Amino acid sequence: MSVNLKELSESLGLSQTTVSRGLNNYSDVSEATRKRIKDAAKRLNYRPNARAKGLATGKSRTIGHVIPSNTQHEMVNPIFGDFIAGASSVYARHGYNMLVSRVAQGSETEIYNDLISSGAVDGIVIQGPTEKDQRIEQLSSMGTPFAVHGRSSAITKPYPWVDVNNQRAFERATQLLISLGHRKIALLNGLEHLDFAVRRRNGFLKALGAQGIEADPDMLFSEEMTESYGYLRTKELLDRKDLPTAIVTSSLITALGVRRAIEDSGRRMGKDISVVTHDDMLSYLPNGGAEPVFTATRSAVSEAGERLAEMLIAEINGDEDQPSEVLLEAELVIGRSTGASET
Amino acid sequence: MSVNLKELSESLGLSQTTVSRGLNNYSDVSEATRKRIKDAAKRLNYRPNARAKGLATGKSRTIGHVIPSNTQHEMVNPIFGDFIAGASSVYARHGYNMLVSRVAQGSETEIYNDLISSGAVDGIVIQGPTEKDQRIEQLSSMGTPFAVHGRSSAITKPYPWVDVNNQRAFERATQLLISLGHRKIALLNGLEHLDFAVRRRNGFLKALGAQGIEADPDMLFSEEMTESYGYLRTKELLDRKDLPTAIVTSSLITALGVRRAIEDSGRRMGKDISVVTHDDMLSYLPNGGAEPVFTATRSAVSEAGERLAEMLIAEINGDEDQPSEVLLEAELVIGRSTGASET
DNA sequence: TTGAAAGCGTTACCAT
DNA sequence: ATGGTAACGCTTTCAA
Repeated sequence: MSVNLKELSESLGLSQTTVSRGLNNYSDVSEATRKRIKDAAKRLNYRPNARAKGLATGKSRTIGHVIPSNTQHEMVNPIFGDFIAGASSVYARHGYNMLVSRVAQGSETEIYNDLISSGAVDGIVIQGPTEKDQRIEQLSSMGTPFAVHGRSSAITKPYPWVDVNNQRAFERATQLLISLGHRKIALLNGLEHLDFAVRRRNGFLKALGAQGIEADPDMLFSEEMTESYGYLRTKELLDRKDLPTAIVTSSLITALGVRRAIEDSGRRMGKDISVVTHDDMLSYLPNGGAEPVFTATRSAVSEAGERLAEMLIAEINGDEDQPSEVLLEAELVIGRSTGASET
Repeated sequence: MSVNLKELSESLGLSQTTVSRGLNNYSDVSEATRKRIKDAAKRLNYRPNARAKGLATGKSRTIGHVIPSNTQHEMVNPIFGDFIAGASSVYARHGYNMLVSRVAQGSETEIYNDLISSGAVDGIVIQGPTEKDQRIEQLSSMGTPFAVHGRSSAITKPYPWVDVNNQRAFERATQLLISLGHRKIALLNGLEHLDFAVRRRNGFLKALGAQGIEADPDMLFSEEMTESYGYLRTKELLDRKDLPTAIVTSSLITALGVRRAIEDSGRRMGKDISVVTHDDMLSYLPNGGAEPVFTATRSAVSEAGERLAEMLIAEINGDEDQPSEVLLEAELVIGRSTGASET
């Protein structure tokens, strides 16, 4: 079904050396023979053995991604697929493969060591960094090329990252609610040991502070962003005497739970209570007084994946003049959507 | 940072052979030396080089997954992440890695050839099979271990698969609507060259047929399951004189578009019009006359990933007495959900 | 129970 | 411009 280098070179009456150089576009092989070689390779369905090549070159042409496994057994963060897809298309273009591992939270250190020491990967993508993420320091000290999706605020040494401007996104979402007259606003945030959640919270508080509104500590929540989280906390909020008029929430999934709770209570979302979510993926904007508006925006996440992949490959290849920090602005979709969301 | 076999064996005063056998639990090495070897390996952070090991054994201990890249630039199917996560945890347990490639639709044949011929993977997972999927025949004839997420109805030769009972799921969803008195029901199905969409359609039609209800061809749609698909088709349906009283739809994302269109029209979902979606991931059941109910069920998709991974690994290792066909029943959540969805 | 050496399929160095 | 040979790090015969 497929030949190896030895068989290919024998069939051509050339040495393995020459054939290898022909295939890899070395300058010191004549055009004529190169063509012969490439033609034969195609004809015989020659595919270089990836492992042998890796052994010889010391490179795997593979990038490792590690899925953060969440503690609840609910859905995996849906942005994961988009991010992977974006990164993967860039890898394909550069001849890289993507290796995905899933690991229980806590034993991450070990798997990075594994992947790198075994030579399985040339570089690593870190997802879901905490405020002061050990992995960044670990990989830095190991000298392994890596890049981070997100940032780790407490780490001062420079490192490559791609992030969405989460603070600004939540600031704008909150500003919107304030401009609609809301003063009692609840925040259903993600787990605040994760860096992005801290930034979102800061944006929320900044918007309130700018208008001299005091945040009510009893209206700030921080949990894993599941659907039931949105449901249960909202239910609880709506049972209070002093209930909020608006809720800012941290993910589509959670927002769906919020909506369910509001409807269960006999209220109408966007009328009795306003909800805004503005994460990497979606803007969900049922605004005060008006009908609810739901708008799916084209995913910024896959762009983040692409940018990160480009960056990491550049780093692996020692390309110096590449940006190593990229901040993407999340698009805020305001108002009623009238047609398809492609526009 | 990490040693290789040569260095490890030298530090022990043993041959590479003995050390290798000790590490791999061969019976012909004494317990005492095995312990010495393993201790030293741990102490020196020895990790066998994956590529060298692969070269020597002829196996990569890696499974290939190929992401079907959708034609629209909207969100990647959110079940993808869960499926990957489930499979990946099984791989980890068995010492396998997962290689993910993304490829444009159409050039799949080539990438399978690539992955296999280059020895990058020991087995392959096929996602999103069509009614008569070439890839199944291709891999069968190449003799490569593979397993399919979903089925390919038109292929008669046996092959290993894991699938959700899509026909039954849609049959039950439709039955539910009929039992609530609905007679004019629209179907927003996925692309019907994909096998699962055909099965869903069959289930829908079967439920109607059983009650002697004739399906209106003008109410059957088949497109890529995006949010805007749900929005645009629903908008169009609602503009008709003879509009449906209920809609069955094929994915959460599409259902969100449906909801948006209903709300945009000033109608209320679950009151003026009922909507049911019942895919692998979610049941979404705003039923006729009652308040809308949204319930996220724990993902069956990650279980599918696990089962498929187990199956494929068994196949690779030649374990005969394993089931090679698994049909999972999608859980239908009916009625009002009162609490968290973990239950 | 242990060790020497060949072999896996490439690339890279050094000749010619 | 082409070829011979060592080297990559491991497993696996075959001997001892």
